[in-house]
Amino acid sequence: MDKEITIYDIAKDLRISPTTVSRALNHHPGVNEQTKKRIFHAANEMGYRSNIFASNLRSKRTNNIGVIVPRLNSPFQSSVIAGMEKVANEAGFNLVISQSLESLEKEIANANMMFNSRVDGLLVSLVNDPANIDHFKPFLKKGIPLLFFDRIADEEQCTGIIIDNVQAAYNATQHLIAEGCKNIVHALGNIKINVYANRLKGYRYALMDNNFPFLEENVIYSDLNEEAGEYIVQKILNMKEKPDGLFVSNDSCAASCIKVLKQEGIRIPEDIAVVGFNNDMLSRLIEPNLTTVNYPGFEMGEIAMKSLVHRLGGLLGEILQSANTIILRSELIIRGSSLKLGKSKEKAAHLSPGPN
Amino acid sequence: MDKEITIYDIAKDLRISPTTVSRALNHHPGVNEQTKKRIFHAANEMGYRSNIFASNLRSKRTNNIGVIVPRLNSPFQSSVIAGMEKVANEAGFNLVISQSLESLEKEIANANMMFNSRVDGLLVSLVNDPANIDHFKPFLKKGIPLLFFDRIADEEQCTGIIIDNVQAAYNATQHLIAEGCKNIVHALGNIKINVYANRLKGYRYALMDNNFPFLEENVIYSDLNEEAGEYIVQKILNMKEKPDGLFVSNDSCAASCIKVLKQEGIRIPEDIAVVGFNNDMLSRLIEPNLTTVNYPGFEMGEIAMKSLVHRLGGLLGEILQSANTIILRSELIIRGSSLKLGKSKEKAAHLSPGPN
DNA sequence: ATATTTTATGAAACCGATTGCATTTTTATT
DNA sequence: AATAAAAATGCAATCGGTTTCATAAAATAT
Repeated sequence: MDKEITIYDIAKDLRISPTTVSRALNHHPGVNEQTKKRIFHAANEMGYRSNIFASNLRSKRTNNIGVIVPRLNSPFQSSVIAGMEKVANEAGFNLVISQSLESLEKEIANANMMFNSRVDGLLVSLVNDPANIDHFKPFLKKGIPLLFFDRIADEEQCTGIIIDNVQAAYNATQHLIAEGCKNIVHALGNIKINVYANRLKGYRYALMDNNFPFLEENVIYSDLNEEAGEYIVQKILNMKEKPDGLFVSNDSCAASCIKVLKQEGIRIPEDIAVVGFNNDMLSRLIEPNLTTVNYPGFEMGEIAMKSLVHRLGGLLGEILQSANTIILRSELIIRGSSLKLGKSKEKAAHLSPGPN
Repeated sequence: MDKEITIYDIAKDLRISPTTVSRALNHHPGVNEQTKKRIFHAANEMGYRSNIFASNLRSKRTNNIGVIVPRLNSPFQSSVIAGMEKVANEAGFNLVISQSLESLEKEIANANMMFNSRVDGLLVSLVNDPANIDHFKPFLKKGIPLLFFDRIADEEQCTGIIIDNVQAAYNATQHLIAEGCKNIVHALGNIKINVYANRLKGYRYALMDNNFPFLEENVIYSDLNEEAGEYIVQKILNMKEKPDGLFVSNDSCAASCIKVLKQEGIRIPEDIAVVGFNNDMLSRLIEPNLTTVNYPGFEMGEIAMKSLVHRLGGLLGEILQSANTIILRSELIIRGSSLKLGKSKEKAAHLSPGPN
């Protein structure tokens, strides 16, 4: 039971060559059906398992796909990964996952680790500096497929999978305006990240289109975590001109803001209407229910992985042409937190078109 | 730029043997410091990267650690994974992750995949049948370290990492009783899973110790997801004897219950006091804030991985003896949702002792 | 019956790092 | 200076599939 069985053992047993055994096990055409059956039978009998090390060494493939995300324990990102895992698993790939913890240094270390462990492809959501992606250059040089999702780089050579953040933020802001908000604050994260930069753009465009002034002091930067709620609300309370609308670029932070605002005796949405981003479970459970942008993480993970697997020549039901940018549909989900006017039925406004 | 550099190329270049090159690159003692420097310099210069395939083949190690969880997109489980990743990364291991999606069939497929891809160790949170773990036997036979966490198997040979679910549930129930609840309902998941079985035990013991009857009809089974809230509340509403306490084995479901209960005009905690489990972010944001058991997922991930890495002989600061079961500290965090009596200051009651 | 094509199998090199054992070089000891 | 001990390096086998090229066997064509 101890010694590993090799194709040589099988070969010796059946008095044939290891070559034939190897071919049979890999379903090469041109191996006699009879022989093949005998080989499979013997392999089973003897408890053979392929040695992927040897196989990898020769074939130069790992069947491993790398994923680097900023944080594994975030509702959005873990959904993306769940979607990726599902597709990868079905296609026979393993997922090697690491997190950069919002540190460029770690992202670099992880990228190197992935490169050295020779993943067949890599999926990345960047930390915070889309300009600084030299550490991914080795992949491009070697022709290893590299895909970005959510937080992408503006790199010609690789596909990026995103939603239309400008449009989504535009609609969110537009909605607040339609609800009668005159002075809207936007809370967002690191502006270097495309996601936040584009949402700021959308917010700005919506203001412009409604002849509202864009005020630098109405833009609050933070890392949008649970604790940031305190900070954001504090900033709001210190404003001369009290805002009546708040667009937060992340649900958990929006929820946290709502909590603190309510503690301060501010009514939602009467005094301040709030819109979040992501459509986390949370948004459906807090009170009032949070108006938010539905950002389909699981689906994004699926699409990203499908696209990668396809490029790796894996078998896949549907065919995806390799686009430079894939834009997923997103939509504004209107709930209580923003309904200043008649609390009409909750409704959903569809935004950007499907993948193009 | 195309051809891969091997240690042979370096050796030829420096007119030494591949053996020395290999040893130098692996920091073997007994290679002259000078030589080592020259080798590293040349390796850098020539753009060498180690071929892990060859290395794996010879050393029979992958430096990959497998993780199988029921769901990647769950707040608790993604926290555990985040903790694992942190430790694994520091110790130089890669994480190969897959999800069983609560299906035994998938768990088996994943286990086989992990076995065939020759992970050096495996961390598992079981699907739903701790008795049916034959698919992990190959690991035991080969002596590949196998650890269970959260949802463990009662398998002598492998370490399990858990919290004291009986005690935690006991304290939660005891707390409800102390707050004056006379009729407490417990909502839980699949009873085959140790986690839920033990919490039910704790609930039951607490009732017994207070001379309360244990009523089978007060135990509600579901899969504890967001939608289950509706189902559970419906069951509660249909009860002849209306309960005044509810202990849900999971925060998101507890939050969902609270939402539906409030929609039905039932006041929390006045009419029904609610306690959850996990201490997800959610529990701090819903209203009223949810009393819950702090289940330190991230820490559990760290400990589990440390224990595994230690067993694999990896370098590690602290030394962990290999216990059969590691029990983590957990605690009841009391918040508004259960304070029927004077809404005294929020307080925390410590439970089980630290790891033993 | 012979030539030709097709099908099936095998021999041996190869992928690139690792390692037990042997050898050479250097340093320390008497 | 001779000998012993320690340090540094090298040889060659090994890990176990994969693949190229050659060869044998069977099937088809002439």
